[in-house]
Amino acid sequence: MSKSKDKNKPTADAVPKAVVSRLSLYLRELQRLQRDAVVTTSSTQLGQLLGFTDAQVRKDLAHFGHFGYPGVGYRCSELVAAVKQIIGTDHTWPVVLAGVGNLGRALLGHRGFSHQGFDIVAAVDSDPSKFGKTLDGIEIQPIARLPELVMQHDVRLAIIAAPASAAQEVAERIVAAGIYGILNFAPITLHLPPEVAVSSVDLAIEMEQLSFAMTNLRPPSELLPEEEEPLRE
Amino acid sequence: MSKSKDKNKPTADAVPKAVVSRLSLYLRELQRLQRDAVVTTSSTQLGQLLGFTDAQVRKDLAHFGHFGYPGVGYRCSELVAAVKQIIGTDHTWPVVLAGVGNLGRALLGHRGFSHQGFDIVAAVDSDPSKFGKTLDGIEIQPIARLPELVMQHDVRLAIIAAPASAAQEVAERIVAAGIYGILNFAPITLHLPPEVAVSSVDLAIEMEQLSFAMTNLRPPSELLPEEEEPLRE
DNA sequence: TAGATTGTTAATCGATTAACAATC
DNA sequence: TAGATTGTTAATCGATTAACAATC
Repeated sequence: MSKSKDKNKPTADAVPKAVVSRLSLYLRELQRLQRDAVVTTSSTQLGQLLGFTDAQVRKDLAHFGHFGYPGVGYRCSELVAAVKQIIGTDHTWPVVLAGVGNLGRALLGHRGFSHQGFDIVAAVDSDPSKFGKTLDGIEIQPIARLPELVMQHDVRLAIIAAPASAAQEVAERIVAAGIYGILNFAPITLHLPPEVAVSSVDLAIEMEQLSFAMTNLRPPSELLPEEEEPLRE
Repeated sequence: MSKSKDKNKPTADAVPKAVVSRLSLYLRELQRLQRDAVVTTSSTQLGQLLGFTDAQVRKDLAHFGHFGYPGVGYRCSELVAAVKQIIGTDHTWPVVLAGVGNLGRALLGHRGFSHQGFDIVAAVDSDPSKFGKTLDGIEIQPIARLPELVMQHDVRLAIIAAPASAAQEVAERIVAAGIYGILNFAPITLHLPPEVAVSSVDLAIEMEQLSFAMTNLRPPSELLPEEEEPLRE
């Protein structure tokens, strides 16, 4: 009796990962429209702004419910609220930062992050010389205190900004402390239980996408050095 | 006569974007294997390390040539060299950084980036109080000097670490200076000519993927607050 | 009402996987 | 040789797009 239709549960069983990342883009774009005092938008407009077809926008949203008005479109404020609720940023998530090096400090300083529903409430590092220091109002703690900190602040998400050499171990400690969502900035593949959600940002990989595009696509100005042979034929 | 087979040109016409990003993951993993003194690997091993099927690994590589030995596998060093050449990181790319705030400074300090084939050779900002200051050996220049700097260092890639409010204009100046590849850290959609390659990293969006996973997937421990109704039925 | 735009079903397209002959 | 693993073709699967009745 709870099987066949169950219209009310946005169970998200079968929501493809790509849909979720587009959802974030819709949200970002809708918030921009709101700032520009736009009241109503449409799948066509949203699609044009983001480079998607109108059909895709409607299909994506249809995964989660009926948010539009036929003949009218979508009210920005309503859709923002709906998408935030779907994504789960209708409330703020406390986050712990692991690794307070170059990047970690930048993330700590990055206020305007809490606007988007995330708030760094604690920071840990493995370098004892940093313990007790305060950065942007957050005291740097030994990594061993992770379980306590997680309990204390009801943390559910972590950001790893540790060096590659430490990242796997740090990730395991994070999971051991009861956290199931990790944003990983270290350039390695984390091996963790499947129930842990991991997002990854690798600067080198992003740049490599550009390098590939430069060397393989676009020969409008033929400035590129001449093609080498493949290694073996 | 150049149409049908043309085995030698890895033209990359039809290389899906997803293949290119997996290529970077293969490279990263192969380099790690090399560091661990592994000489030979296989599509099965590579796949297991990264969570792909063996068929996918082989198919991805087959887009670009024949790099393996039937019955043997792939020699790590050879495959590393081949993949670097495909990606275009068999040489170093000079990069200009636009925006020297929190994040920009972290990127400047991020040595070990040049190891991967990218070298920040210049930095610009729009804040005059920063002009002339030197950070990690790079002098911060007015954004107006972009065209000169690009010429001077033969720059082909740019990183935007400017605030959202400035990013579109900065991007346009970068393109006007003759750059066709941009890594954008600002949380906006850049509107640029289609021949410009853009990669984007939006911290909030990455975190939102985790937030979605936390609120919609995985109810192993039923700690999550009870489900709200969708906005309208 | 006429015009616009939704949500959804069916058609198309592309990407992943399975299977296997060829090769070492 | 027997065992392993590639590169590739064919089968499967999933995601995107087109089309349209329903709705405002």
